[in-house]
Parts: sequence; structure tokens; C-alpha cells
Amino acid sequence: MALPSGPTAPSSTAEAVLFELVDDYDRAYESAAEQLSLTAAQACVLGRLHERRGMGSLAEELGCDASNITQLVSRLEAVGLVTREPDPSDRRARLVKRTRRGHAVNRRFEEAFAFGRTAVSRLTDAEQQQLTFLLKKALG
Amino acid sequence: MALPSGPTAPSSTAEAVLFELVDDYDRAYESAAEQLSLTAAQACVLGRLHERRGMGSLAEELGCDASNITQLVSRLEAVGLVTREPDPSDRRARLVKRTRRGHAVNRRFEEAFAFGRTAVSRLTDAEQQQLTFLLKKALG
DNA sequence: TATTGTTATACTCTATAACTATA
DNA sequence: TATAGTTATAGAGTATAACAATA
Repeated sequence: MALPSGPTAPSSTAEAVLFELVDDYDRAYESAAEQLSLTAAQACVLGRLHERRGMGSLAEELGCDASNITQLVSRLEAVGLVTREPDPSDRRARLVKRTRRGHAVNRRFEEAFAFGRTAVSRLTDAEQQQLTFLLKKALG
Repeated sequence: MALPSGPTAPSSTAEAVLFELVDDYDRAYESAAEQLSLTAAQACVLGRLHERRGMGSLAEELGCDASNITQLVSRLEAVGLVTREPDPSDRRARLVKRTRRGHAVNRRFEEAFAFGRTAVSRLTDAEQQQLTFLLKKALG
């Protein structure tokens, strides 16, 4: 199930279109990950490794438990997409970073996950600015 | 991890705001379900039972395997939120429907999941119409 | 023979609790 | 004593394959 789907909403309100957007977005994310033999969670972690960083920092950003990150990073390491190295400044800590293949796979994932790009590209520049404004306001 | 998160996007573009929206939406959905001791998938199934319907129909709508629906419905049945009854017109099939408690819990879920309502309510009527137009266009 | 749904199985995500090593 | 990360474990989502009952 690619969902979280929302409650059954009337078909043409802003709320309903919002739901459709989220649903499509989530499915596209899952699908792009699958094309690269990744799960959504793995693609997500890989995408956050722009620079070398600690496990705790990842857990905090992703809002999940540290033990979860341990497992996800272990899987990514097992398939050669990331490495863990000791943190010279704190011997308890470990720094995760992408391997060369990890970089390549992440790049291909970003290409495959075209949902946001494609959606935005259907709008004119002025419309994109409007949309940004409206969504920011809606998010409070 | 409440995510699917998107690739690291520039901070203020339409694409970035889109990502933020999806992320917030998904987390809010998860959180609302949790308040009712449901998982997101369970809340999702429960929400699709406006009327009595077959397992296969659910699987198709949710885009997942039938065996998955079997398990989810079994859990909901085990906690008394849905029942399965034989389909009089096809003895292979079974019809799922909410119990009274299932209705009540679903109603409380929809109240708890205020994300879409709240977001839309921050916009004027004209802005809501604009947003609907822009999102529909962006979705193609 | 095809279809509806279930069961068995396996993999992944996720959290909690207990643990190790270090600060 | 507190913190970074791991391990063990358990519950849940998900799919595949094999199966039963019915069409």
C-alpha cells in the first residue's frame, strides 16, 4: 500500500486535491526507490548523506529511533552504498558516508524520482511562485 | 520514520515546499492513527469502508496484494472494528463492513486528522480555488 | 479453468530494552 | 552518570507462492 490516504474527501476541493498529491508523491517515491532495488526508507537515508555525518544526527532528522538507523545503515553498508568510519573526535561515535557507488545510486534515484520536478514544470514561473506562496501560507 | 522524504531540494522553491507538505501530511496521518491505537495502514482500510465491500475491491483501490488486505482486515476484526460476512451472491467472496465501534473510531480518526482541513482553512476562499487550480494543473 | 480469499513464509521497518564503550 | 551506537527481540506491513472453495 503506497498510502497513507486521507479520509474520503469531496472530490474537487482543495483538500481532496491535496490528498491526491500526497498519494501520488508517495507512490512515485516508492517506485523510484524500487527501480534502484532500494526501499523507501533506504533511499531516504541515502539521500540525507550529502556529507559525512553521525548516526544520531540522522535519527534526529528523520524522527526515528537510533536503533532503526543502525539497521538501515547496516543494510546500505552490506550492499556497498555507504561506509561507517570512526569519529576521530569521539571514539563512541561513527561517521557514515556514501561510497562512490552510493553517490551514483543516489544520483540515479534523484533522476528516477521526477515527481516534484515534473509537477512543477507543468506550471509557468508565475504559477510556481503562486503555488509556493499558497503552500507556505497553508502550512502555517 | 514518517517519511518518504524527497531529495535534498533547494530551500524555497515550489518543489521544496511540496516536499515539506507531503512530509507533514504523512506524519500527521501517522500521528492521528496512533492516537486511536491504529497503524496508518489500518486507519486507511477502515476509512475505505464507507459501505460494505469485498476484499478484492479494497486491494485494488489500495494498490496492494490481496493477502495484505486479508491480514489488515483480520487485525481490524480481531479488535472489533470490522466484520466479515459471506457474500450471498458469490460464496467464494466475503463482504467487509465496519462495526458500530468501527464507525465511531473512524469518525474520531477523521476528527484527529485535521491536517488538510487546517491547512486549507488558512487560505481565503479565492486562494483555495487558486490552490485547487494550480495543484490540478501540476498533477497533469 | 479462472477467480476469491486464505495460509505459510520471508523480508523490511520500526520501537523498546538491555548492553558496550566512551565521555 | 550520561551519551553514541549496537544487539536482541517483537509487532506490523508487505509480497510471493501454494492452496481451498467456488464460479
